[in-house]
Amino acid sequence: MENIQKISISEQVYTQLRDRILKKVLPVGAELPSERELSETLGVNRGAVREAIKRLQQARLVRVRHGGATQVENFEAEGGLELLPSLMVNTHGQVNLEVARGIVALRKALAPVVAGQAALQGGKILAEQLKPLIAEMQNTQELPKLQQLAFDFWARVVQGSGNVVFKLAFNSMNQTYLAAWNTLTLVMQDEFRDVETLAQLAQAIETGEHRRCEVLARQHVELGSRALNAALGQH
Amino acid sequence: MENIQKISISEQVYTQLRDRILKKVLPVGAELPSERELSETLGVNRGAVREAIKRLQQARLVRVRHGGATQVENFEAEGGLELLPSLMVNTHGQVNLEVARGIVALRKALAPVVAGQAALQGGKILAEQLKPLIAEMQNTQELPKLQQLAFDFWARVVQGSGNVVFKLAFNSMNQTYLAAWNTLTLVMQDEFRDVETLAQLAQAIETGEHRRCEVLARQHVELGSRALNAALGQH
DNA sequence: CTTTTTAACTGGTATGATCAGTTGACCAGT
DNA sequence: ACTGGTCAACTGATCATACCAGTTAAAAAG
Repeated sequence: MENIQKISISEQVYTQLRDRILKKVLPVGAELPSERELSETLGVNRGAVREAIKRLQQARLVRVRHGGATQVENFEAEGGLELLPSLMVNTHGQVNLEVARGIVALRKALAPVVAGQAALQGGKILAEQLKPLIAEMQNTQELPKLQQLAFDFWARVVQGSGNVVFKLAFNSMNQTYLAAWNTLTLVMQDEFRDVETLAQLAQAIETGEHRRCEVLARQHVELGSRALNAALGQH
Repeated sequence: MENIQKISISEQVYTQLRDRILKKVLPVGAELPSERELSETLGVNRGAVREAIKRLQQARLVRVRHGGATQVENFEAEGGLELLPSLMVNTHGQVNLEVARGIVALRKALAPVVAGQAALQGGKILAEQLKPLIAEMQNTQELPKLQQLAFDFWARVVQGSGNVVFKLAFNSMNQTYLAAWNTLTLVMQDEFRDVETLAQLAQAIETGEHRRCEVLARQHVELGSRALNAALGQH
């Protein structure tokens, strides 16, 4: 059973234009061909082109002006975190090292704060949700399963922090993670196997020791950061 | 001179649907009316409705299935940071306290790391760009101008950190800031007037003392955090 | 009662026309 | 030589109307 799924026309147009912009084939300031021209060149309906361009516009990759030409924007100066997934891997499925390192740094910065907030906001209720996950981790040696459980663990912690901003930032990062999920299984195994620290973290969340949570989270995430940076070859 | 600008139909449709979802008038799992029905109800062309829905889809606010009904997604579990601006202020222009606090926390977590990275990556070249800004700050007492300069300062620091992820995260946060820019002028004045710390920060960036940068950044941003939290009434 | 068929939905794509801003060439008047 | 207006040829925005392609649930068949 192959999970075949048709990719809509406008989706294809969007992807193609987006990648051309991100790869700077279409440099900042460049003018896109007119909608009529694009639709003719690509052999698709103009509506499809418009829908694709609407999405580019929403992602701040282009600037559309009624009557004038559509221009490529400087996404590094305008774009938001939602661009990460498409920046993370190129069309050949290769990981962008710069972006990967960036994510690691972001993760490292946020994990302690999120854990600390979770201790203050989530408390025992959150800890109760974490315990079964910890128990399951302690009973498995399978790396992919550990990875999934660790993911679930953090998803709940972020949820428990009660901070919408953290949730959204977490989602943005996850979208990016997913693109390289399988690659990370091996690379970050040091972190995934460090169930002990997560167990202590869950404990600290239960007792509301937010300082300790910060320390533990930092310590735990540091494992993955080091492994990833080593794999990426730097620092 | 008023900057009049026409809001396009599809934009209006998008805004209206988006706000209804964010305000949970359309709860998670609810089905949107069909495109044909929406276009008739709103008295607009179906193409405009489709363009609006494409954007909702891109923002992960709805899930579209060919042949089936379009459903409202759980944006807190799926949406990215790009949703912040629309969450920050409601239709009446009132600031959402929960989101505001969240941003403050995110800012507090990231500023030190960004500053540290900037010291390592940006070095003297970055410091040279910061000096004129500092000089200008020291020569003005006008709060709005100080706010703008502080903004520019951080924009350059983030740029100088050389981390795309930080840049994008910064952009996402800024989009949100802009929505409440004028409100923040007074509230965060303690931070804006603290030119001294920024001057020291620029100095530390020049000499590459990344640890010191982290401390200074934390210290500086803390002023705004405290002020904002005081204004929002908590902790 | 279960399975199959079918009709009435849903979104996706296509044509082709018209409205509405932008741009630059051209031309008068200064 | 410059200013300002006119106009034609772009651009995107919106519209109406088909038809294609999946989904769904009710009707028909077994």
